[in-house]
Amino acid sequence: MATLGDVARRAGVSISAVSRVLSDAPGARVSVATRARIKQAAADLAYRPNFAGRALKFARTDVIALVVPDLTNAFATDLMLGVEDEAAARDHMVLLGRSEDLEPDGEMVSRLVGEGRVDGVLVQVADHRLPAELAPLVQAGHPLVFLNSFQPGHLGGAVLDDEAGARLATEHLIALGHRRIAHVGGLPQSFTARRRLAGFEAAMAAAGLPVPGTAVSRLGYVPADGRAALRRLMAADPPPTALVVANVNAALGVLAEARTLGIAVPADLAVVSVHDAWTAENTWPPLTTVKMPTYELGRAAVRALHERLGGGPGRDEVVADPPPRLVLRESTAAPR
Amino acid sequence: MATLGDVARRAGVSISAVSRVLSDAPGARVSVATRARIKQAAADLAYRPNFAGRALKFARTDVIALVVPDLTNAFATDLMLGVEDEAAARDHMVLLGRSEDLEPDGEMVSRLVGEGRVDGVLVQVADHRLPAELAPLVQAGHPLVFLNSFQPGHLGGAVLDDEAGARLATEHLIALGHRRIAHVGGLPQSFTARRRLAGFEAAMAAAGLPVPGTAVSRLGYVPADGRAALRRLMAADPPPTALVVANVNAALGVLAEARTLGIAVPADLAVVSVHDAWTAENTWPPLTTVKMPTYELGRAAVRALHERLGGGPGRDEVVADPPPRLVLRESTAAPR
DNA sequence: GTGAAAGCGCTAACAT
DNA sequence: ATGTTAGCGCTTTCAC
Repeated sequence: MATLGDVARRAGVSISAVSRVLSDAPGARVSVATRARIKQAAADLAYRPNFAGRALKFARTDVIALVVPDLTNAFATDLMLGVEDEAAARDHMVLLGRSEDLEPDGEMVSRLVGEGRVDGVLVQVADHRLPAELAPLVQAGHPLVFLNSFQPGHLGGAVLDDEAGARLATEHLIALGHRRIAHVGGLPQSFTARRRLAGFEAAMAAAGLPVPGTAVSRLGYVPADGRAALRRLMAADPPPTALVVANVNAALGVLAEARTLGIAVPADLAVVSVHDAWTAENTWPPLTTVKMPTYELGRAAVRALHERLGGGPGRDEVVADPPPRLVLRESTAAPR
Repeated sequence: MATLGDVARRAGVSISAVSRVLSDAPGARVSVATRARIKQAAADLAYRPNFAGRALKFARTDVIALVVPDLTNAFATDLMLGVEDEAAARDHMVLLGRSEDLEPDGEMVSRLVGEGRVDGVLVQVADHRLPAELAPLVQAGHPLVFLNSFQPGHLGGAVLDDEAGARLATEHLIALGHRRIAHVGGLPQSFTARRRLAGFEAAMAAAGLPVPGTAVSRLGYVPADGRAALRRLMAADPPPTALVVANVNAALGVLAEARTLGIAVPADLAVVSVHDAWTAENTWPPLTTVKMPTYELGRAAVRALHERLGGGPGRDEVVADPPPRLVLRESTAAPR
């Protein structure tokens, strides 16, 4: 790998001249001839500025990290796109990390920011994590923006309007004529799960519909959780005629388990989920969902992080534009 | 962020003493007392070695990059785990990158290795890429290992035994009694698609079964491709009674489209796919698949890269251990 | 047993 | 218009 010195030697000039030219230093007075010689030499040698050299000099990397529990979650696709687009617009690179095991001590984040590998981090905390577990991470005071949750004592978070999303899903079922509607929710400690449940309850209350204790499950966001939830909820007497599922992956499990139990969707049971994904198009029946502005969440999070990096105070933001939108497919219909 | 100098000042010793102690320099003669003082000071200041400083000194980062076209592809889950485990065992960190748009000029790879951000790169090339498009990347001579393809003129690749996988899937259908079996393949330029097709054809030939031109589609690996393929293949007269699908995502499309067309799986049509994923458990009917050793592919690729980084010649490897394994679910059965 | 100093690649303030 | 130099944080050789 060629260095500035190599280029300088080849062009017959000093190192600083090369630096000035190649980094477009403002107000650098360099003759057209030398400038050309330098550019040529750099091209010949396929010169690229050394990352470590720059990082050391500037104490800045222009790299941010995005750490998510499960990168293969369809939720992450749009998020990553949003993060990358906004980062690119600010000439930053994005480094991706998994945090299935984001240790409570925040080792991963410390390694990233503490060792100066990146300037700041976007973290999506796994749903099963308790807020108390994250206290060390929060207290370390790193430039950090939480995705999908606000953390007590920490300013720097970007979340979706989960409540509006769940409300929209619920209202759709109510408009179809359903009255016995149940909720397949996430874990009680999950920030998003609590908000989605609140949205569900708000819509039910607004319509004057009861929500008995047997109409809410709070097991989690993976297909197996959806399966278990369905079995539990359908045991109620009378069983619900419709389901608001808090997460699209759990909804996949709900649909599969409904087939196993011989429950016809949407005839016997209407199903709508919060969050859209490509998988929802390929279920049977195709799944009606509420699409959340996940891409914009990514962009907003990067903006928030940059404010922090620029010395700002940090802030918590609910991403509400565009608002949640119903994607009508075939898993919902009026009750029999 | 504390530096060696900060620690040294606090411990009342020189920078070099601190470096020796904190990096466990072999044969460093440091008194127990100073050693303790230094460790204490470092802990007090939450000292962490600066990444850029080390990288500059060593001209090495101990980071490798894994670049895949679509991180949210379920295929990537096991792969990432394998890569991370093997990298961790060698004290390397893994940096993830998307390459949906891995530019033919290899800009992304140049940025990673050329600027010294990472020591080497694992690249999975998107299926639609033509080998010729990758020539510049290959010629740049970077420490590179290709995943899932061998590139002409490049030594450093790790691939699955696609042929064995497709053969196993096909043999399963033949054993069930099917004779008219069709293949839903990937794009003609795709390395894996060609090998899987070969495995399908080999198994058919071994059983003395014909493969008419109407029994092979080569559209791609996403659900929409599977849908299109199904419509095309079922137009044959007589239509096939079973399908070997080269990819699990395409198989999801096949199943969904079969529902739309009123084709009963497995009664009218048996379906088996190459590659397993959690999604396959939640389709209806649950999808029979051939599980490939994707985790081991990740490990092997890291090993190959490390040999290259250690000055070795690089090599191409087919990961065959464990061998492809049939995961029997409910989408396959004997023909009517 | 401990410290001083050079140098990795880069930029910027300061010469000339 | 161009060159010299200090210094970012780190390791390591050399000196004491």
